[in-house]
Amino acid sequence: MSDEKPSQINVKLLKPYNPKETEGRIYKIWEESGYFNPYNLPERHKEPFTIIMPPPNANGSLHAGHAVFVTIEDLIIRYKRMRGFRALWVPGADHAGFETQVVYEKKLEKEGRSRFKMDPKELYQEIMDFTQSNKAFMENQLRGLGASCDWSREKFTLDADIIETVYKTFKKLSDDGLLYRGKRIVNWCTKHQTSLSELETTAEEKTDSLYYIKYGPFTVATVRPETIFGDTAIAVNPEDKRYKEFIGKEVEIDTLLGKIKLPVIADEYVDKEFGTGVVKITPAHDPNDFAIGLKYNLPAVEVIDKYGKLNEKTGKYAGLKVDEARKLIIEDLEKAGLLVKIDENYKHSVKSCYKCAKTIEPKIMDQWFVKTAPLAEKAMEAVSSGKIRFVTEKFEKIFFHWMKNIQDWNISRQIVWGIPIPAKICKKCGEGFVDLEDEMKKCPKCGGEVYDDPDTFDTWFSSGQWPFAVLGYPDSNDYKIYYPTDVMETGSDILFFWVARMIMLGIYVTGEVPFKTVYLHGLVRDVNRQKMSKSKGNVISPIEMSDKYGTDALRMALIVGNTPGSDMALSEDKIKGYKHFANKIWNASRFVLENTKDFDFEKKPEILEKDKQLLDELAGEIKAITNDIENYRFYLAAEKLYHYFWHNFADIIIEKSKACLASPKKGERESAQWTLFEILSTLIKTLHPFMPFITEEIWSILPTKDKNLLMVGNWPIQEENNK
RNA sequence: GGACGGUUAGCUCAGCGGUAGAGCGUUCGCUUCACACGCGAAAGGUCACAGGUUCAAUCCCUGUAUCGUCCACCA
Repeated sequence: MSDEKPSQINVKLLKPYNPKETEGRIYKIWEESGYFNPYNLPERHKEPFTIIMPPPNANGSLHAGHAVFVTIEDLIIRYKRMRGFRALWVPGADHAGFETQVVYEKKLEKEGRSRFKMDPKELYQEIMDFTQSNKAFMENQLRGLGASCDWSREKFTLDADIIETVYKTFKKLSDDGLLYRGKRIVNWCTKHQTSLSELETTAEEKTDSLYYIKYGPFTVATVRPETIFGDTAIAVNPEDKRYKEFIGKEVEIDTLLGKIKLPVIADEYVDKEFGTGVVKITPAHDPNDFAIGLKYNLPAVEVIDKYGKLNEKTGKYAGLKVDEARKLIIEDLEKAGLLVKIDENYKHSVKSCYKCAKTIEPKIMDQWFVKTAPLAEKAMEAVSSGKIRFVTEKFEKIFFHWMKNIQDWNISRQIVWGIPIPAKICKKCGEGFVDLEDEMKKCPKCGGEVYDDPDTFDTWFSSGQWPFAVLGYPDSNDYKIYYPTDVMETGSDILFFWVARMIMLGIYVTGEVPFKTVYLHGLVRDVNRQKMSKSKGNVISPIEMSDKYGTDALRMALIVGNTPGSDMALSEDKIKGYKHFANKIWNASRFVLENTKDFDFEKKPEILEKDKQLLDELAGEIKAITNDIENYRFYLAAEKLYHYFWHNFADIIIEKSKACLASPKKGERESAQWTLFEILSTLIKTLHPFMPFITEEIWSILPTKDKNLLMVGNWPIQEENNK
């Protein structure tokens, strides 16, 4: 042995495993092999298997959440590829309308600039440049995490063909009567100057003062005295004996701006027990009051402008911000003897913008809405019939709960960064019309002059069409072969934002479900279960971690202990632990290779009974692991592999083999050599979807007959296939 | 206000109708010829609480407590 020249194999193995040197080189080999593209896969890969990547926002660096989805999806894709599927994983990048605009606005603020002082076209171009450079950056980070996705099919949410698909859907909704434009009360953010969907607002518990104000013959309780100038009615409960005599009459009221007359209406909506049982109705500034206003045909008088300031209808209060006005009005009411009492500990929930936490100002605006109820019905049907399955059933319940209570979807946003809404608005009658060809000159209704709708689509309206849009619906081969896709894997936090919308729009447009299985992962938290955030300084950067410990170690840390749908805790120590595992794999491989140098792999020796037993055990283990993967229990599969490799193979099997390898009996030695090699190569294969880099590297050194890349190697067993 | 989920070793979490498991951490001992990114050993849990079903419950049922998440128009 000693006088033998060390082969090339051994030179490589003499050095400790170096992920930094290895990973870039291996990824390049994969990419150049062309196997990321299913059309280049060897003959045996027939049945298609598809995952559409949730396109990361092209507005920053990848965070731990991205690393989770890359790891899980890459694991599934690599596993299916090894099983002989024509595996396709389509990458993408999201322009992420509002999200990106918020990020960019912060950047502008730092530079002392403001989007409101910029030409929209210039702003758009700047954000486009910003997004494009981030996109390239982000793509490289995905490569670093080992993503075996087909870059040749990469899509951006602002690609021309995507926009075309989105426009066609918009038109179809309009043709089918599922789209309407109307004055509705919307969630308005006074900072970002845009309306937001229900999902983009968060309800926060606040303690405010509840003011009891003398209001004609009544006393009303309100937290928003500043909206008093927009009141157009007073409401009581029809059963309330106290106020029966007033119902249907007009009452005269002394206000800070003089006497006014308001009708008194009766509606079930009013709770007799709350406050005084009398409600002032402000249709223009409260969603409930707006509904009442529609029901009783009340005028809506706007008194607050889009900046959250009182307008000219409020006399001396005009120009004041809501908070300032409220203070002053209360003072004045007190002076005028109209303030009855103040309940200072009134707890209620207030909607705020999910990005800036500013209180939402409900506001009446003309917006495009999608009627969601008919779409939701079909979506629920698909789930209850089992065409779509959620991994962990609990999400099914959550999904149904939301779907049953779904509200119409406001898809207009007043921001420049997004897909422009292809519609014309009439200057005269205010009506809106879908106009894909951009040829409408006159209002079809009143003949008035029309102008382009200045708004853009809610990002989720376009990304809700992502699965069929990226595959080139309706005519492309890809669409025909790879749609419906197999698995949608994404964060549970966007179940409603994205998954539910994809199901609704996917079924609506294509008539088929967009994916068969939904796998939702939880949030990555720090070791103290705190949300990671830049301000807390507890962010674990996947890029940094992969640099320090290797991508394989990071991936294992992200899989073990990560049960579907629950948040997971990630710590640097955990990642470090799996770097040790990578090292163990490397050293065990070294041991096996060094001890089989003289072995002739062409001749299978007779296997001794004790070794047969080991191989049987291995087969059982692989079967269990395969079963776990098929059932989306990746956390268990990874743990079993870790445990078996380290504590069975390395600690026991290798240790015991040492005596056999030193045995003078040729038969005993050869049986041990063959067995060790068989176990190692099987484990390397099985580990590949979890730890692709180190396994591919070791595979390239192993003297196996199969000289192809491990990424297209055969999975060790063929049964247990549930697809 | 409603819905959903959790409560198992110091920490993160598995598990399952038949007298408790893993990883990390801790303690002790090892320069053992693949590996100190290692090896060997050990300590540590009335499986939240109270009832019920059962020959048998951590596991099933009911209730309580507690934590968390999501949804929700009582001014």
